[in-house]
Amino acid sequence: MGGAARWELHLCWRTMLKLRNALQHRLLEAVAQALPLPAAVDFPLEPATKPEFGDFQANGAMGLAKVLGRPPRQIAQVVVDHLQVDDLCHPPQVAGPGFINFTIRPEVLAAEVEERLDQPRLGVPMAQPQQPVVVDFSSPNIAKEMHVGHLRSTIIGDCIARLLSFRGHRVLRLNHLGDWGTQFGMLIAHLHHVAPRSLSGREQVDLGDLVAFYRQAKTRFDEDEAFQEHSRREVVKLQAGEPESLGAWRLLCQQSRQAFQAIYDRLDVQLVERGESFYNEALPQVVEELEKARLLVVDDGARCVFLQGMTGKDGQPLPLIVQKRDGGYNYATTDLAAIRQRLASPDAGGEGAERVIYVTDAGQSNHFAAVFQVAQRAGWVPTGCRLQHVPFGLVQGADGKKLKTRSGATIRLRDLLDEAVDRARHDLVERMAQEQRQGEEDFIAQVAETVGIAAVKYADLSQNRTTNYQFSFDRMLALQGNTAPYLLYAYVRIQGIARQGGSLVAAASPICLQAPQELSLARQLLSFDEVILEMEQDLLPNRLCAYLFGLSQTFNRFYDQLPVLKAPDQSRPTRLALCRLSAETIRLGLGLLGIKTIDRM
RNA sequence: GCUCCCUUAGCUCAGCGGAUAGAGCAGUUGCCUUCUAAGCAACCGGUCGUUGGUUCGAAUCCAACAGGGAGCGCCA
Repeated sequence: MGGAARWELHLCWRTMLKLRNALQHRLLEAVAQALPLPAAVDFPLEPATKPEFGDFQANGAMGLAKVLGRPPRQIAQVVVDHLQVDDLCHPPQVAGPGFINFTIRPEVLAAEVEERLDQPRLGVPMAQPQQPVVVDFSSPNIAKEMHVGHLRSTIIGDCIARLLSFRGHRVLRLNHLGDWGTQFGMLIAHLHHVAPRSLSGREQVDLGDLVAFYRQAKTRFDEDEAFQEHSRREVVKLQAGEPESLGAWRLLCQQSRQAFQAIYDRLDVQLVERGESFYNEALPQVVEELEKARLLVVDDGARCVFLQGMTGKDGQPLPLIVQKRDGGYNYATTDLAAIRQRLASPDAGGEGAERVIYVTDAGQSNHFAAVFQVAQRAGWVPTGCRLQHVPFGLVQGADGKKLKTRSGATIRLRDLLDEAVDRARHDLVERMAQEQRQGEEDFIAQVAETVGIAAVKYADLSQNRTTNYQFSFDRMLALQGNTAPYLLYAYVRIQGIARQGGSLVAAASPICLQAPQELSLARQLLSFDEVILEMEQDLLPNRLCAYLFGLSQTFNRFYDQLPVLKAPDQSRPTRLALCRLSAETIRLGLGLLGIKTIDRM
């Protein structure tokens, strides 16, 4: 068997739906029998591109036409003649230029649905092998406000971490906080002026709006030369580890930490704090090791590694600077130290990760390519380990330009979330008044919070992460159409049926799929496992969003057009089962996106 | 100047080498006496930036060009 074909087959075994697997094997057997081919040839089976083509399609005949010197439809027909799939599907059809279409028998679909009803993983296998993975995401800067730009890293990173955990990997979620650097000199100097007693630790202070504090310090720094000098002295003192400076630094970090944590709690995002300062002591060693590996070059006073295959303006190789002319280290050094620590074995004080994922904006791809290359050349990346930058597009304003912190027009994450919840609340209250429903304040608050946060998360995750993102308040907070509330609503409808009918668990009665709405819902439900594995392959959460939206659409149609509780006796158990599996699938899928479900809304 | 990304319906975007390119929003029109209408059904809407190439088959892969964005030695 050829290498490509074997790889394809291996992939199928690992990742494809059980039925697809079975069919793929029968198909390959039939091909081997039907066609005079020297070696086994790839003849892949893929999900049908449209419902009218059935469940699966095989397109291999067209590619073989030239090799065999026969018309593709004839080839397809010979393969079909050798196929034995009666137990799984209707007789395969040759269509168009030479497609073979497969339609699974309703009884087979029904049996699959029944089986999945009792599986907490809904058919998704555990990964093999399971790996220790670090996901590095969120990473805001101390003394700065989290804004919409941080949302993408936080939400996408959290989603990827949830997915990999669900697949069985051991995931360490690290928050690479910007908690070190020259800006602290300025902040500490400013603290001296504003709250001198806090420095000695004799007084607890609340700095209130840290962002305003940062801005004041910055303004003063830009205007006042004496203050600049003071700031520089503070940097030196901090780096020398003077207790007073360290105390001030801790105070600033603590204040920021509280503000960040409030957001993470609200977003239900778990992170282990591991700021840049964590790597301070390892920095000299990074440079030393690079020296030993003979990678280090001193250029214009700076110590750097010249990169292979990356050139600058003058066509000369670009350097990655790891120690500045003044002896200070920079973020590249920190990133290298982090890579070493994460990939090192636990015995050596490392994390023992085999895969490290960085969720940052696409603008940093050059930087990561450089850092990864240097780590590789320094021999810090053991065989089988993988460093991966998972980039996302920029958040742009309506003008198509990057939303920048300093432009002043940035939207604070806190405000965005507040606004989202306010809108959800307003919408809910209005709706309840219209429908003359009574609701407790607790209910309203809880629904508004869940719906608002869900809308924000879904708006971000449903977009392909690699493309730039035109930020729009109204679009992000919309409650109609392809939005989180739409998916939540489908779920709520099912819970309504459960409440009304007592339970979704029907008396033991065979599932029998008849109505087209039942069949298409069953088909959609059964493809969940494939979608999850697809999403893992590319780390694209929008694939899962698209699936869940499609599933919800199919469910809403089913709900709209067929009665469940008032269905005829022979249909009710089937419809209840479909409702149950729909609810489970939506709940699990939304859970992987980091979105909570509610029972009423 | 160099490198990377993007260009698909009026708007915002999906689209994994396969058949007649899909959603949502906006617009037009129907549907609540029935499990929640945050819904359903229907209509309208396309030179997939341009030109070549590879392929049985290209929105998808390759090249060039045009337009937009980002990055490019001591910030992160």
